[in-house]
Amino acid sequence: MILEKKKIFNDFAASKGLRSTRQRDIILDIFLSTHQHVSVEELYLKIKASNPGIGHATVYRTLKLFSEAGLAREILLHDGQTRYEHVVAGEHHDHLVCTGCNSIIEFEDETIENLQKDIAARHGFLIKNHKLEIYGLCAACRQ
Amino acid sequence: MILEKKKIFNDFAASKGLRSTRQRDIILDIFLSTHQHVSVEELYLKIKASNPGIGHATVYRTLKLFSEAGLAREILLHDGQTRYEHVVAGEHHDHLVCTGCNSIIEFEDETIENLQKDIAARHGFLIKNHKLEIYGLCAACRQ
DNA sequence: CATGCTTTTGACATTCATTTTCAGTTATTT
DNA sequence: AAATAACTGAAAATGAATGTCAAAAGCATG
Repeated sequence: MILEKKKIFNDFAASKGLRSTRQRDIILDIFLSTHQHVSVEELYLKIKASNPGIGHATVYRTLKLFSEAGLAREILLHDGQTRYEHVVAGEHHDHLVCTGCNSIIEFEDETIENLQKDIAARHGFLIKNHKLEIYGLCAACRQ
Repeated sequence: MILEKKKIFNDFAASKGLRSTRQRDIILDIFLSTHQHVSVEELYLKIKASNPGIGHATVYRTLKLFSEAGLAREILLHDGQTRYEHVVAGEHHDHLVCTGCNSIIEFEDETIENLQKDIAARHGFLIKNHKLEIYGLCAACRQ
């Protein structure tokens, strides 16, 4: 699974004439080891812990590449930071975002996915990706 | 409809002890005259055309108020600017965003809304609002 | 309608995430 | 190993959004 993702990135890099570098390997490793929804800053700090040399800009640049390669997906919640989540082939999940404690619950719903396809088809629209976020209070924050 | 919105804002202002100012009236008028999804910058420019005195910060502050008052809703697409859309009571629409020409098609789907409620209920989650955006290519950009 | 109190405003400075720049470094090709 | 081109890190630049603060405007009161 991790190896598979590395292969996806290597193939992408090859197809684009990108070079294989130490930094990209490290960033990919650490990104793959994270939980969902890492902000760039979080990832940068994690990387710096083991690899002090790696700069801010490189992390930004590399995450963009992961997202082009289809390994990661940018998500914008409401805290002013871009976050990246892991893309799992053939799976798409959406988010319940708690505005009380900032926790995120993921869910999947095939019926919603299909309805979206219907709607897109009705408008002659070709879906590339989509994003559904439900904001509110989680069970714990409701009291 | 426009009068109704002004009343909503006036009531909100009254309940919060806010004052009635020329600037807020102007910004509300112009906001109500816009199409969906105005960015703060777009609105600011439009306002400046007829009212050169009004400053950037005031537009930001006032849009925040509209959104607290329930007249407007913040949306984050992918161009790094916060946009505001009009809130129509009892109605919620979602967006098909064309990454080719940046056009936005709105749609409504009650079944999706209901499925979201089911999902939230299943997680003990209290929905405040939600957002569904489908990215891809519109009919015109597909060729 | 003058007074005093409070909110609001606009200009400017500031912050913070992200991008750009560019000189030096590194990977790849020959 | 030399040539070429991509990559990197540090620092500067950008751009959206927020904070600051003195001056201006609203609003209640005498």
